[in-house]
Amino acid sequence: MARIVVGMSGGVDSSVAALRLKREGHEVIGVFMNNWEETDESGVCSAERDWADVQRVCEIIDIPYYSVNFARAYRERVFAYFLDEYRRGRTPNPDVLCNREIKFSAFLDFALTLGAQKVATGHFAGVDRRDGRYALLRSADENKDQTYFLYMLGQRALSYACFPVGGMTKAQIRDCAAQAGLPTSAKKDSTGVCFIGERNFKQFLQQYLPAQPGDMVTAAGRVVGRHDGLMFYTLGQRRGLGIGGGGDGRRWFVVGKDLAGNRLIVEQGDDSPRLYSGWAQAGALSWIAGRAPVEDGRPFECMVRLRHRQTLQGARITIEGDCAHIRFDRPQRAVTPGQAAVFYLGDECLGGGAIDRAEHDGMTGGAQT
RNA sequence: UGGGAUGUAGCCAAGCGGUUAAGGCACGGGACUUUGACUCCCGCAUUCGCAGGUUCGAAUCCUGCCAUCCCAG
Repeated sequence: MARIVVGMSGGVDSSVAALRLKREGHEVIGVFMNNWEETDESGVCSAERDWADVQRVCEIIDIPYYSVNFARAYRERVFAYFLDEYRRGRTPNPDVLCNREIKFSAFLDFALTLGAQKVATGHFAGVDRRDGRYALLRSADENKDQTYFLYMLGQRALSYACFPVGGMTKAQIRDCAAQAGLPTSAKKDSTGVCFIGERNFKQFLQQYLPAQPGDMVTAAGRVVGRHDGLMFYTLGQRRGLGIGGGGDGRRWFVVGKDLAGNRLIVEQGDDSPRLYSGWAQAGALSWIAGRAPVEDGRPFECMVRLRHRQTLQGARITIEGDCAHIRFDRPQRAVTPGQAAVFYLGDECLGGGAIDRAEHDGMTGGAQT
């Protein structure tokens, strides 16, 4: 029996999380976060729909509910960083920060003021106590695991965290919701940047950053087209380049950015060597345990993931201060500065860092730290 | 304005008298997905530079015109 505040998004996962806790006999309080006050291109404010769903679900489960607004914190602690990274030509992952700064910081603190002993979310992940510390574990539904987005959490956050649906499969969650008659049982999974939602990314970014068109060139320097602004592209990207025909007729991919020259580097063929990296360096390391798993300079083998849902990749890591040097067992495609490299050992997520550079990353002119 | 070559969708590019005008890239839509991407699926020329002609039938043959490229001047 504990007082538990559940972060409810209006989706099935968090609905079922709340339902399960209630059934276990806890004193459950549902809280909806509205952290982005803006309508999308079609003029729809999906947050209103989601809040309505949260209310309906809570009525059915019979728990009290509240709505809180962390829009300012989100802007200052997540979105500012997001724009900053794009200005540097990098490709940030705002959701990782959102979890640390909003859901497991601002929101957690708010829950504590409500007298909560625990804070729950609908994340696909697990928490366990191991060797006197809290461990972040991969979810039972291997295909939905969201630990990639949670690697920045620390011991304090995990000591309060609880993921009621982390041991379930997506199908089980929907079944559970349907049987309980929850209106969110068949609701489509949400995608896009957390709290901001799915939208035309280019148009969205354009509202905040000035675009500066320039040349699109091959690694050899041949001009093959024009780009609308370097921030609109990311390494490994194919669509939106607008260049077709010519050359050997294969697809074109972004393989680098020349920040100083405002040129986008592109190459043809998905097997271009410039698209693959044998190693990468990650900085701003964050460990779930609060400290690195091994001492500096001593290499260790573990698994790594460079993007959400990627199959775990074998790697050898060497840590030196706040920098991890990662050597992949197999070359990795489109290793992108700004994105997260997250480390795993067995079923445990150890932590991770932000990729600063990688072999063949093609980033020049100020993108590197 | 002498000679040669070429003109097929936004870009490459098959097709060389018989019919639904290959394929790839780009683009559009969808699936997948709590980042950005990748990937996958579907769609995408009633029409072959233009105008005539030959033929039962032409993008495919003939004539003229237009355009572009190359070599000569």
